[in-house]
Amino acid sequence: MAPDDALNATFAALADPTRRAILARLAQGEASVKQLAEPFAISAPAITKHLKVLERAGLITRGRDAQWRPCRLHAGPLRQVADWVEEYRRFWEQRLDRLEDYLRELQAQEQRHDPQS
Amino acid sequence: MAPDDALNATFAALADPTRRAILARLAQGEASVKQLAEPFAISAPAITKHLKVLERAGLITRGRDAQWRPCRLHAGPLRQVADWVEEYRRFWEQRLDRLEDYLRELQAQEQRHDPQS
DNA sequence: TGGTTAATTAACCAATTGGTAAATTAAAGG
DNA sequence: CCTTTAATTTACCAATTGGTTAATTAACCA
Repeated sequence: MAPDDALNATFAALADPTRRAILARLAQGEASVKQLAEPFAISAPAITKHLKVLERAGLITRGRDAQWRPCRLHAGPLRQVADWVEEYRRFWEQRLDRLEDYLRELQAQEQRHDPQS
Repeated sequence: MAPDDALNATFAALADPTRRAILARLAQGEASVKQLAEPFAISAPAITKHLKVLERAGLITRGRDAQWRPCRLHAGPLRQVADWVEEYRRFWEQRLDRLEDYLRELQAQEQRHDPQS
């Protein structure tokens, strides 16, 4: 998979709250499809579809144990997401810096207008 | 916007390579719709739609300058993405640790089988 | 005023998505 | 062997997505 396609698939997989919840559950450890479905008000086939999306994005791997098909978290693709988003960190931090500057300036002005407070 | 919905919208917006390229371009500075469209082989209305997706996700803001509607990057929502993905860092780092362990083990075995190399 | 440029809106289309219910596969276990 | 349990496949549906072309809005400019 081209690195761009991998990011497309990973971001698309993460855009659904059910799938993010599934990943959060798998962070606690391996789970069967039924166990993963339990917290949600949706059918088993719907969960199967979500798992396929996660699997194609490489975010989970699947095993076999009798009639169960346990899922395991595979966080590898999230490293590219972290790398991608890191490129933009300076932009949101810069914004916070400017907010801090603004608040400091505001406070300084209040000091000048109301020296005894 | 509920925090969950914000993450949904942000991840969905980032799942398209055209939109990620637009953000990368805006990281260089403000740009008009025409300037943003220039690198792509798609129509102006298609760009307008992408910009609406980015705007609803809060990833860009838009101004007015005569007949131009300049776009600016607003990286704020990416902070939540960074925070979310950070929760999983230990999983992919653990994986690398295990790979390192495996490689060390492999090298140790080679040492035992072929001591003079 | 009339023409050009920038951008959006409207209407449409094909493909994808997230869901369902019903049928099927596969293994466990009395 | 038959039933139950786990999960998937199939077929379907409505809504969304990413794109198009044509028409419209809005501002500049000669």
